Amino acid sequence: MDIFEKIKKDIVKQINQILGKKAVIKEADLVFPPDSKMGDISLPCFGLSKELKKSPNDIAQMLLKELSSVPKVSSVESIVAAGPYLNFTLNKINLTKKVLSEIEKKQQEFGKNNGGKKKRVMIEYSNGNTHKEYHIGHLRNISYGDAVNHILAANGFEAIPVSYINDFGIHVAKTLWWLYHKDNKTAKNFFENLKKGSTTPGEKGRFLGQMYAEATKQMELKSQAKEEVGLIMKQVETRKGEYYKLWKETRKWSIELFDQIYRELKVRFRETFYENEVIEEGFKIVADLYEKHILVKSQGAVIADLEKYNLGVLLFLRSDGTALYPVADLPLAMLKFKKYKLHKSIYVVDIRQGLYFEQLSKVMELLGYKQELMHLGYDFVKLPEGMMSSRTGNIVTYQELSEKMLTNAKTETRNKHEDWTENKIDMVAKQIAYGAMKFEMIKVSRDKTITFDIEKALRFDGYTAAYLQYTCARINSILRKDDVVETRLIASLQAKNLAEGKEHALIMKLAKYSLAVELAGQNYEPSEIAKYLFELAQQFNDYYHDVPILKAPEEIKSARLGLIKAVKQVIANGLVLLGIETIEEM
RNA sequence: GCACCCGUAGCUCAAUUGGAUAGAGCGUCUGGCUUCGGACCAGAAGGUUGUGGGUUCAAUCCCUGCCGGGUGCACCA
Repeated sequence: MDIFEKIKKDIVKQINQILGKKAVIKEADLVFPPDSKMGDISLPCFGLSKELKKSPNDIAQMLLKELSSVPKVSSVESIVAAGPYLNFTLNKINLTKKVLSEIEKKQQEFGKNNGGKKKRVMIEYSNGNTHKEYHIGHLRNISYGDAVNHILAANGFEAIPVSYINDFGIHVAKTLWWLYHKDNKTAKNFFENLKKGSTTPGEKGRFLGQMYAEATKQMELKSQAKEEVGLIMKQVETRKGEYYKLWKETRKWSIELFDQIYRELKVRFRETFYENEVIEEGFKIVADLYEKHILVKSQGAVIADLEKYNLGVLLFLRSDGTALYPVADLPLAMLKFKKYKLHKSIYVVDIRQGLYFEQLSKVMELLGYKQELMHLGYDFVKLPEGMMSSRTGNIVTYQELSEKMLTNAKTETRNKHEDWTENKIDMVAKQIAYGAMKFEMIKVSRDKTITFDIEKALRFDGYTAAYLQYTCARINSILRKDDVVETRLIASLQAKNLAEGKEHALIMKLAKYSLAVELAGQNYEPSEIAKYLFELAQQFNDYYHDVPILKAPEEIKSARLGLIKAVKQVIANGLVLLGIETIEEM
């Protein structure tokens, strides 16, 4: 229940009494004016115009007149008619009391709601491919997915974050093929060094990524490559032979790299599924469905014919009998429902796979599954030079970005704090760097392509995570300098001292936080939170420059300290939803 | 060819889901630390919202015709 709900109810009730039977308004008809000078809550009167057969302006005037003759709603201070709008200004002291006391009471719980009714929802994201590079496209996936996971939880769902790792597809065979290829000198050297034991997990994972990129290039040059890769794929699928052994070893390298990335980004999954663990079951299901004629043979391949649903055809097996990825996705989808009794199963995957998920979803439906399988698509990440492509080498890897970010954050931090230890600089720089990386991926709405400009991403001013973190650090700094803060009355009891225009605007903004959480949840849109936090921080910084806090008279100072503490709490709450850490000092 | 997405300030993005004067960041120009942290703040310049029509009291948003860009559609994941 948000702070405005009761106020809106009271206003609606009173207006409906005046309107009598002629017309009705709903709470949803009340909006927030674009400028706080106009008022706090507003009723546009256009909708009433038809029923009452009067101009919106006249209706606003009429309502204003009627309202002034009845007892005021206690939370409303004044009402004005501005053209076709009826604008309510809320009682500042009451609102301040209500908002601040709720933040003080709920703290990190402030802004959450129970809308999801504890329904169990699984959300799958960060689907890495072993034997391939982890690039900034994956970073968008994991940042977005993790934020949605937190946001769903804040909206009262039981969100279960899981990850699915493709460790068994044809891309694996390609990499393995090139690793042991006689022309591959880089790999030979790498294996030599490996024996000496000085290679880190990160290096191993990255090496595989490079090998995959080379493999796709080499395949075009070597005439027998396709056949050879096919044979390797078979060997791996039957789990025998030297390539199977190589697969087992190298798979570990990639997974260790993923774990390292998840640790850095502080992303935790309830469970990780692997393609190789569900594929056997998948083959059985495919055979079964083939017998039941749900799947059929066409041009040598095994497919689901979905033409009559306008969804084309979905390939399960290639002509040579090897698996395409629905073979693993189907049993996994079933396993999820069975094991976790889900209300809904969400997949955070690039928007380009929209058709594939519609097909998969249709097949599940044909098999009798009624629960929703939801594809949560987001648009891709490209570079200013154009699309990312491992073939042309036009790619920014996760590693490359995070290293540059860290270096940059360290330099900046060191410049500002010459007295800090290397340890402390390192810790703070990490919080800044990882926060910045996530924020860059989340601040744009999900249906927009991100044109990722690394030079711009490396800056820490403007609409960035650092701006939000800096705002918190600054508030902290003030709170630290106030030595008697513990003994002060809580701010909500001093509401009368927070009557400045900018203070009221800040209070209004704080009150709207829960609305941002709701909206972000409904639309699966973390950028709503990012946008809200930035606006709040902007408003605070403006206030901060305008109004003295520590130098204000004792009572006012006390109240203002309470206010900025609340601002800090709300920014921190929002950052948690985005998976970004707050920083005490930076 | 069929289907979906996008087009807003020089660049990157917003716009309370159809509402009040289309707003931010970056960049450019100007100003602000002997004053709570300058990773900050204030101000200025910058717009025929790709384009023609339609629906509506009201359109950046809905419908439609063009133009431009992107993506998906059978053995890639």
